[in-house]
Amino acid sequence: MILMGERRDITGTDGRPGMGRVTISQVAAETGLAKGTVSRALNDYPDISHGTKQRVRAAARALGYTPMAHAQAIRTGRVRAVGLILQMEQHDAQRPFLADFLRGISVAASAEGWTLTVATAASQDEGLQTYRRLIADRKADGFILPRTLWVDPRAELLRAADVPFVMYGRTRDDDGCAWFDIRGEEAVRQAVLRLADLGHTRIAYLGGDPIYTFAVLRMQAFRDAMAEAGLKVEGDLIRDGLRDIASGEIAGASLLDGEARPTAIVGATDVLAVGAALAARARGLALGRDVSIIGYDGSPEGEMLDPKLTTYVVDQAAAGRRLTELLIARIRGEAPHRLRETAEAKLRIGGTDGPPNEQTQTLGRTNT
Amino acid sequence: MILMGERRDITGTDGRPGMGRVTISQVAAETGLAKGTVSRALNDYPDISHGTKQRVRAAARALGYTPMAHAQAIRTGRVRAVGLILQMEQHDAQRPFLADFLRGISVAASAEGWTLTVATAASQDEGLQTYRRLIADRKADGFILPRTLWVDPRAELLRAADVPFVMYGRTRDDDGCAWFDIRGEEAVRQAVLRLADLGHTRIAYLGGDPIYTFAVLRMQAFRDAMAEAGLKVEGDLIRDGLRDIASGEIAGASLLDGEARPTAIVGATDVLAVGAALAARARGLALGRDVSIIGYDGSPEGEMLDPKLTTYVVDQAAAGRRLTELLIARIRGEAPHRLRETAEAKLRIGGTDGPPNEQTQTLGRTNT
DNA sequence: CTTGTTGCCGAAACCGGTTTCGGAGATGAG
DNA sequence: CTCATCTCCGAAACCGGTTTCGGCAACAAG
Repeated sequence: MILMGERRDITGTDGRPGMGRVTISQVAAETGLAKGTVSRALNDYPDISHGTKQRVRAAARALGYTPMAHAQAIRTGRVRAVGLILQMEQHDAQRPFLADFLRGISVAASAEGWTLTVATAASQDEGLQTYRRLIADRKADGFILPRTLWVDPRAELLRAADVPFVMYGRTRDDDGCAWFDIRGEEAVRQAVLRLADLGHTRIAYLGGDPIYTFAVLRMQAFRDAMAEAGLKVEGDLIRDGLRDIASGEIAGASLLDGEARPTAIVGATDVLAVGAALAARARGLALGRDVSIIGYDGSPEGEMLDPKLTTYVVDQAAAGRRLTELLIARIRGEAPHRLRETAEAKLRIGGTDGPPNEQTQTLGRTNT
Repeated sequence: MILMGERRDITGTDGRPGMGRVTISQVAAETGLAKGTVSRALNDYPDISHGTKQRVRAAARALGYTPMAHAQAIRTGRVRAVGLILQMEQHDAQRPFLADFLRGISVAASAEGWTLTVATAASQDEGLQTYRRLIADRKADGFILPRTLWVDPRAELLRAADVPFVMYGRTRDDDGCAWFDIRGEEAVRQAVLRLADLGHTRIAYLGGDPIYTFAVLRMQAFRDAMAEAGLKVEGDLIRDGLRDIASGEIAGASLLDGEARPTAIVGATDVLAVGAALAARARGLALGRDVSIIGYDGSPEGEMLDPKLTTYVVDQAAAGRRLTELLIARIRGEAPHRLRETAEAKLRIGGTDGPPNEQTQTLGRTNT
């Protein structure tokens, strides 16, 4: 039985808003129920009989009814969208993973009928400004914070504004923070042990900028792992605060040109490792023989190296997916401290690591 | 003078929706005007006096009033968001540029107070499905279509649904389509002429998958440019339908191992050019001497090559920015055929091109 | 002094939903 | 048979805006 909506002709087929979209009133008319009843039925309120719910659901499906997200948002305050603000200052950083990461978020979001709102910012200040704008516009119900800082102003901001968020990475003060992270420190530890097992004793480390949590954790992990392997860490074999491939190359060069050259180098990230590899190659050193290099990330740059970079790859798509799931749970009211998880990076063996070459010391020096 | 809103206490400070947000009613109360009057004043209706408009604007700013986007959307049908759906099948493709591209879109969007809704899809079908979902949810007022196909079902879909869109790239049937594109065909032409000027006569071409418009245009441009340079195009020096770095490497290998080896190779994209470069290097051929290679895109992979790839770089951020401006204009009612533009790619000289090496033919053959 | 205009604003309807409130009818207990 | 409950739904208010409609002054024209 088809009853006409009270003013079906007005919203009809062409009044700009909606464009012939089927509204909840039409479902109400079709079923002969009141608008509010239909709404409660679709939202599974307990005061609607089972039979009615089924009838409503069937009619809604038959008519092709989809509630307009922003129409509900005005009352519920939820737009069913997760927010992501990318800060682009770290040039090389997340660039290669972005596609995978977005894919993961998108998949998890649409599985729940949510969408993803993305914005970018050139600086940290612009980033914070953008958070405020998106919150004010209510373009997202919560945020995923990529690339966590050890002291992170974004967390402060969102906590103060009482907006749900989940961090990709840990942070110093994680009170009230939900987070997900890859155990990069464990990967660094394994890298060191792996090199030690191969016979290396002089192992250098290229660290990231310590404003980032990952850099802090991995640096500590390197020191701990060296101790665990019974090796002494030489102060001059450690570099810190490196960001892009160029800085990795420079640091690598200074290590390789130094007095007591390392036989192996661990990079906190693939970019740094690749930089060091380029420096090694420029000095005529064979990767995996004269000098061993292990990275972390699993980036395409590492795969372009010849031989391929041995590295610990992180599944960015899975990370994005899980982060989104955690965020949605957070938005639905789950306590933040119950939403904290880590995952591991998996070793991908390339050709840049191997046993130390005894003759390297002299060979290299001659070449310089 | 501060008048209390009629029910300020209810929406007050903590009722979930809004969270103490300042509404238009509060601005109305503050100014002593009617709600509707304030709305018209802020939206610059002609029937509001200049003085009142100023007074309202001042009060709105003072109170920190920001209209809730989705509250307006329910009436206006506009959410002030541009949509972008990324299809991830083309693995290497847009990956490196994504960050720049997003940055461009984001900048242009937020300049107008708009935001960006992003989704991803694994296949074309999933992509179309996602368009339908975003349209149904009205999560975007219009879409940017990256990587245009020669025959593009997305355009059909959006045209049929009467949803505004702008294509990044041209297409066969651009009736009712707005678009922006980089003149890749002009870059290919210049690459050929540049190589011809250097003295090359046997120039090979690595083409992309002809389902994409860019591949069709550049292939034609290659043929035309060869004719313009007075060179004969040998059928067996042309490869087609290539997608990733591996296929470029295979195609490059087959060219270099072939009977009449080319002295120069033009790649439709950087990935293909880099693939060919790897094949050349594997054969002991010196890039820029034994074989010249020119790419197109300006991707980081090309810069990692040693020597760096000579290529035509496209400014993806600028493209994203312009596409967004065009889309917003389109949404605001501008006719699609008035929103069509191209820009040019700029040559970035690396070290992979140079005059042909006369001895290469024999040298290479010996090496094989 | 009327009679149109014109400028400017208030009131109310409306957009598409959600949520509250109350009441009709069925059911069970006394 | 009466009264209290419980089940289930309708009616209406509400969310935060936009847009239509009509009316009151002020002003110009007749």
